[in-house]
Amino acid sequence: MVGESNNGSNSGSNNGTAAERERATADVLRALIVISRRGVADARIANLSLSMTDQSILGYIVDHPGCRSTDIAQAFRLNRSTVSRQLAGLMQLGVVSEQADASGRGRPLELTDSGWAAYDEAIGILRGVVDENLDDWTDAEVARFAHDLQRFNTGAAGETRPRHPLEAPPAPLDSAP
Amino acid sequence: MVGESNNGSNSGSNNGTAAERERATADVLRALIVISRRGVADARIANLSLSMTDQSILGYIVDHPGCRSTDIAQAFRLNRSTVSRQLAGLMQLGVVSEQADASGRGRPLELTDSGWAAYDEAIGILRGVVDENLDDWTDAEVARFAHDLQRFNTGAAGETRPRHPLEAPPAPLDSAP
DNA sequence: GTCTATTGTTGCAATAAGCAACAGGAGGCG
DNA sequence: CGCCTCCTGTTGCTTATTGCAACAATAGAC
Repeated sequence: MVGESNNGSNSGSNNGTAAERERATADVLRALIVISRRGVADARIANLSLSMTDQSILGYIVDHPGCRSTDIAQAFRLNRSTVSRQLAGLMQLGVVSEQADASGRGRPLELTDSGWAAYDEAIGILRGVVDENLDDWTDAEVARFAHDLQRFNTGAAGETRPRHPLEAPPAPLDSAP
Repeated sequence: MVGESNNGSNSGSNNGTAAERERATADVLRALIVISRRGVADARIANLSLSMTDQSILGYIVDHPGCRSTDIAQAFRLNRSTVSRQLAGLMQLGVVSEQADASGRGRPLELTDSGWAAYDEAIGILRGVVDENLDDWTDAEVARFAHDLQRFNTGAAGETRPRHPLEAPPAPLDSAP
């Protein structure tokens, strides 16, 4: 059940054996698993008072200001109750607050100043890890890597699956950045 | 506190403004966070009876046959008690077993046949997700992406931090030293 | 103005994870 | 050879995370 998924568009022209692509895709998966697993571990040291889920919620609010609790739950495939509880904790902690101008259905969320501080702190630590791993990369290589990663993340996902964590705008409207 | 970390080695030559690299690195981090967060969500559907930690443990044993409980704990920054309990569950489940020839300090671990089956099943599901996102990539692009990811993962990590999750062989590999 | 669907919250249960204390054995040293 | 120390794994207790189900409150539809 692995993947004859090159049904899509192109499949290159240079060296592309099917087996080659197969192997490369498997390598991509393995690398992504490492990244994911390492992210969980790194999140533990990034901010001692904020769990990984907390940090993810903060990140989601940063990327989607005014989002509601349900949006977060859908994005991370979490139960609404889980998000509700975590949000309650975060609001009590003073890092998240509800926007005053609540017009639509739910309660729009936003980060407080200390929320931004906590977010920046966590990001800073993770930045250190990333910087370390990109140490001997050229600027062009880093740029290309960033481009590939973004392309991968915005790829086909969001169709089959409910929605991504961060980065995908809630409303498909205007014009993707 | 973000990062003037191009202290390292090279910094390319073509277009490399410091700000450019700064932005690209930030993009890399954002993308990696998305991947990590999405990995947690995907792990929930990859194998219903195995938690993300369980799957990680299986993956680690796959990559490090004969590893011991402590190795896993260090790799994932988990408490030994956590790993011990999870391993007990996995052994009772019949997916992990202890190798008979225990010579050294701890008890070497290995996967059983059903352990491999469970691992393959989880990998297969994740493969589907990856395939979907790589759908419109050329073979060459996939290969390049895989290469970059592996380079990133094997980068500088493993020096500052205790050890990685998967992929890093316990003995420092071939060429490096 | 009522009715339905969405949104958020709480009770209960299961799992995951950490800390501390402890048992058992490997290796080192006299 | 015998003792001592450190490593490895396990268990008791506690806390945190997550899900399911039931419930309250409200926005939007009719």
